[in-house]
Amino acid sequence: MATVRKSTLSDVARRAGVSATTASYILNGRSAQMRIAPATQDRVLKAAADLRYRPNPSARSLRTSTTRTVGVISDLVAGGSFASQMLTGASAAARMLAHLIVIGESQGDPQLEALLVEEMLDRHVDGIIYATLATSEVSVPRPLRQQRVVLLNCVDRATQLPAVLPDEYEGGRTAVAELLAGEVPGEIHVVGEMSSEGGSLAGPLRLDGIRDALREAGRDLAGVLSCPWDVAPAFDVVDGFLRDGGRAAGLVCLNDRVALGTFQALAEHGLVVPDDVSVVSFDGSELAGWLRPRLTSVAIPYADLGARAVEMLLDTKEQGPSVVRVPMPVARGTSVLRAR
Amino acid sequence: MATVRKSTLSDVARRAGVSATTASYILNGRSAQMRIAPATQDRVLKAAADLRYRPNPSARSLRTSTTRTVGVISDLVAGGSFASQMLTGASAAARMLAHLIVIGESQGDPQLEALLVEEMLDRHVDGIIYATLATSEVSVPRPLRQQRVVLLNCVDRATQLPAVLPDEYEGGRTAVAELLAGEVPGEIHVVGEMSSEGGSLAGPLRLDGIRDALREAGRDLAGVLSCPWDVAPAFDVVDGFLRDGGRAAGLVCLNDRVALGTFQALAEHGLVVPDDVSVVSFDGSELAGWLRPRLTSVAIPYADLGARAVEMLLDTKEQGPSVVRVPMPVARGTSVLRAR
DNA sequence: CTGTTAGCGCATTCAT
DNA sequence: ATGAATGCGCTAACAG
Repeated sequence: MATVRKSTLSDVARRAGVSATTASYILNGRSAQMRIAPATQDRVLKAAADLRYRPNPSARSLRTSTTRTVGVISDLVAGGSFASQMLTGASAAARMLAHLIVIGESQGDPQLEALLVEEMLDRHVDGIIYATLATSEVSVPRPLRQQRVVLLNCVDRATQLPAVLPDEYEGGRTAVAELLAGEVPGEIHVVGEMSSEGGSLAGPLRLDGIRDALREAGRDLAGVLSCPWDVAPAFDVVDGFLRDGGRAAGLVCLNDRVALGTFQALAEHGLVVPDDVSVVSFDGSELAGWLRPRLTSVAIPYADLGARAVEMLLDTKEQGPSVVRVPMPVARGTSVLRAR
Repeated sequence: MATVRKSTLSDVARRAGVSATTASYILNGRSAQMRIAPATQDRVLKAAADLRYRPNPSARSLRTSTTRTVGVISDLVAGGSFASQMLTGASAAARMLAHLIVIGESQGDPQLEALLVEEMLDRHVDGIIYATLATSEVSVPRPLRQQRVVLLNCVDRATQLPAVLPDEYEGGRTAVAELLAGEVPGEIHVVGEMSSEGGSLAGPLRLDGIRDALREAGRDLAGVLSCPWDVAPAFDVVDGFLRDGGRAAGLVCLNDRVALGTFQALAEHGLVVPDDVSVVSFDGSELAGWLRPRLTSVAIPYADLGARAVEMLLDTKEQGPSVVRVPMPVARGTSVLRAR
């Protein structure tokens, strides 16, 4: 705990034989517009280096009421690598801009959320990223609306706040492109439901992309095996479909958990991926890489989303309300039958 | 951005007709030891409420050189719900103690790590949690050693810093208990290697627990199918084992990914879990819940680890170097053949 | 019991 | 081109 006494600005100034003012100007890169003598400048810089001078952030904040921190408030309940990846991206971007990230998890509790917002505002964070696990429509807490805010993975129709989201529509098209790059000599179905339960916006957009891309390729969507986006429901619906004599050459699963359930059902019926059925999916989670065969999945670019959000938030060019769509890259596996 | 002008301590004092000092004492709950008149107290409290007074953290920090923030530095590369859960726990605990969490990911890069430490120290965080993804032995960066630090999921032999870790040995025993609570009429093998590759300390401890518990039950460990802790290697080793005529009634997988590979190999050989083979595992990841049948897994209590670490860090009772072992709960599935 | 006074470290306006 | 003076909002000796 015996921290070495930190040297202050005036220590530096004294050592360089100048006033604190001058030192401050120089250390803040304002020497140019202040037209300070190069010699003075060097002396100050040297003194600062010798003393290992580090400005005191609290003092600076008190003066400037800016803290070089950005708050991230998210609803994400534990689990899923969402938080991890998103924070990785945000954290890296923040570092580049000399900021630190402070986090707050609302656990989906509006009251807790309000508290966290309050607390961050008290601490004068320079901006807040409001993130949700599932792409959804939200209503941001009142006090946030007056602040510098960027929504991540969600939109708020009412307030038109800037937001950054995955490009789900293009993602849908990408999934189809992956499928049709292979051999799919039969019907193509989607697995997963569209009902924007939980307010998810992703489903309909992905489906639009899928439909359009299919149509443009002169194919069409044979049907949708509707089920909640999870393993067991997907198993059930695909199992039922096959049991009823259903048959498909290509399956587009709306997320990787659905794909896992689908794999399980296909296996149960002795169907082999990709020889009998080609499968593509969305999420690009670790799971996709674990399956046998490895699953081709259109990934949610969490890290990119986090990074873009921070950049937008800190970008001083006061851009008005704007929605940025981040491309969804493909994590390519071997779950699509190769052409020829 | 039109933030309402925040009221200050002296605003409150003026409104209550007292000096800033008195207001400060009262607002900081020191009215008792200062023996301030109850009437005065009420007036001040009321004034503060009326004005929606919120202390300015920067000013307070400048004065007290304490920031009510704790830094979390971790090596975790994106992915895995480790970060997510750990931060959830840490964040919740921090909230209880009126602190906020600031994060820094070193991505395993020592240089970046040093920068992050530096930056957090500059900002006067009240303490730092140094976390690693894999339970391992580390060497904490020099500047940290003088600080208030708690290691999470790792130990540093050299410095004897306080640490919080999962109780891997008891976890091993728990895994066996789960297995033997069922019917396991044949050999029991472990799947996964012990080599502390990546410096992981978990393997040997789990194995010790497994061995001891087995011995006490009058059984013994038939062998270890050694492989890196991942899906494909596990598939390969179990597949090879079965192909060579190997046979087991119980398998203890050293993590859930190994268990997945094991499931895949068993399925390939027409073996059914749990009828033919009972499987238990470690990690308690989401994956365990997704498998069919659901996997019984001894969970790593990430959230608890995070919470305990924060509590230890902020606990003023200056406890010396100490290592806390957190119990590993069971996420019970149906991968063990039920007795009778 | 309460008020006066004095900084914490820094950025900045205004002189020079 | 540089310095003196001031105050950000708060806490804490030290008076009374």
